[in-house]
Amino acid sequence: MIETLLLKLRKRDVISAEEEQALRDTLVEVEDIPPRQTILRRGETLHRSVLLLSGLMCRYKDLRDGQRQITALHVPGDFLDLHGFTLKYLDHDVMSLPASRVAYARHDRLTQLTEEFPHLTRLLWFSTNLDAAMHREWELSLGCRSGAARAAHLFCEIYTRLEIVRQVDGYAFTFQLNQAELGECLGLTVVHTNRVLRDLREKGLLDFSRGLAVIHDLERLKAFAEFDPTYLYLHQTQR
Amino acid sequence: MIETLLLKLRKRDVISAEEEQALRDTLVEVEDIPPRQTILRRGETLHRSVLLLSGLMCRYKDLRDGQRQITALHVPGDFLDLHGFTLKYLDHDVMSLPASRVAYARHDRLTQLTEEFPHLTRLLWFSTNLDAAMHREWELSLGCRSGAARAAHLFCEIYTRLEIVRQVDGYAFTFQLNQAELGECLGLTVVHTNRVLRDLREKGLLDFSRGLAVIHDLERLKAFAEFDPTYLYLHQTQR
DNA sequence: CGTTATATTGAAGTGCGTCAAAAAGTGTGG
DNA sequence: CCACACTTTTTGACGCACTTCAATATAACG
Repeated sequence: MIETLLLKLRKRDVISAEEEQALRDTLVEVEDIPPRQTILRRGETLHRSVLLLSGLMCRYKDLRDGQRQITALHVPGDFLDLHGFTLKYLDHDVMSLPASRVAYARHDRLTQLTEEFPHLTRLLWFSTNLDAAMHREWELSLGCRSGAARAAHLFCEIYTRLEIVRQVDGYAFTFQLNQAELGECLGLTVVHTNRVLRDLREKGLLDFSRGLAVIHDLERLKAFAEFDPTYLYLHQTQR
Repeated sequence: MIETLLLKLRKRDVISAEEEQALRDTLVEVEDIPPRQTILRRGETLHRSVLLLSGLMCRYKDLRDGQRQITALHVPGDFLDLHGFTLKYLDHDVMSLPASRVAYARHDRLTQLTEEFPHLTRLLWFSTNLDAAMHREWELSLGCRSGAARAAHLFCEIYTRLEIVRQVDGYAFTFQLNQAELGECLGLTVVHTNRVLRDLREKGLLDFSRGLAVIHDLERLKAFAEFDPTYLYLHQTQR
């Protein structure tokens, strides 16, 4: 059940059998979430954190006029709100994109983990720091990259993250959000998102349509996006 | 010496005498940093984390053409790279803006803290999650807010953060970066940053010149920026 | 007092937004 | 299998926030 989480963590550090069992004992309750459903709202008091098992989910913030910024995308194996364990409430909402499946970890149980498993605690802490590193890369994209480069960069990131949890098929992967939602990740309107996707297609880099992405030239896509995966911390280290 | 750190943490939770002493014993070595000096570079292996005692520092990422995005600003009491404790190296550089003073916490000592002080560990974890919350708000700014609203929002944030560590004088505070660097926070060119500052001045909201910010109408500034401090987690809670 | 960094303004260009409409795809019931 | 409604994608025309380039003014500094 938590195999994707283990794949993600073991890509970065060694997890002992006891730690694995502690995680398994923590993530017991499972739930299915219908598409486009906001499951957590900013300000709500939290008593558990949510692990994504399958599907695709996002965190977003919005302004009064309805403009919305998706601040993070989550693939299977990601916690959606592990930061909520120490923050106690969120500063953003959390929403499903396609139908998704999640598992819950109660905060009292996580507190217990921090008392009994310091190394596992550091690894969970690492996982929230990895989220922050992705936020920083998105800040760089939003602040400095062109719309097309921003889109290209996002596809590189998602491809890399999905590969870790074995959710890619060669250079193709399902990525079930529409162009409006993709635009909300990129800080672009739907109209411009559509033009940017046409650009990437015409450049022979990438095809994205109706929830399926196919990368045609990964090296050129990476070069165009200036994608450098340093920020994804893909090497195994003792933490 | 670590008074600003204690002010910042005690704003969010209770710290016991033992925890305070453990922190004091951790942060011993102090160093002065000259202005505009990059003290940490991406990819370098880290063995200690850096606490800002006085001054102003930033983290930044850049693209090949030299375009730079400042992804975070740090005021006294902030760790510049506590996330580096679990990440082991950084995905960004860290630089001083004016001359600043820092203190160091060795990672082996931090590891020891995680073994002996679970609650303090959760509080340090919280502190990195707070950084991530600020990243998210900056993503919202960069993706959705106009240049002027972005600038206004940043001044609200810095004012609020400086107030916690008692570094404001009424509605005035020193904020020692130039317009080029401010632009690098906002994803704007120097030229446009200058125009945006003139706008805010002419609207009677704020005056910023040569490292000194004076807010003329905080309520209207907040309204204009849609500043909602939820993301700064200003309430004391048991973590 | 000269030299350099920083701030300011003007004019012109562009990437992306806005508005509007059409085309294509998807789902449902008959 | 088609009819219909609805969502999503795509295209066109036009406008604007911000950039670029260039020059000048002002402050900071040894």
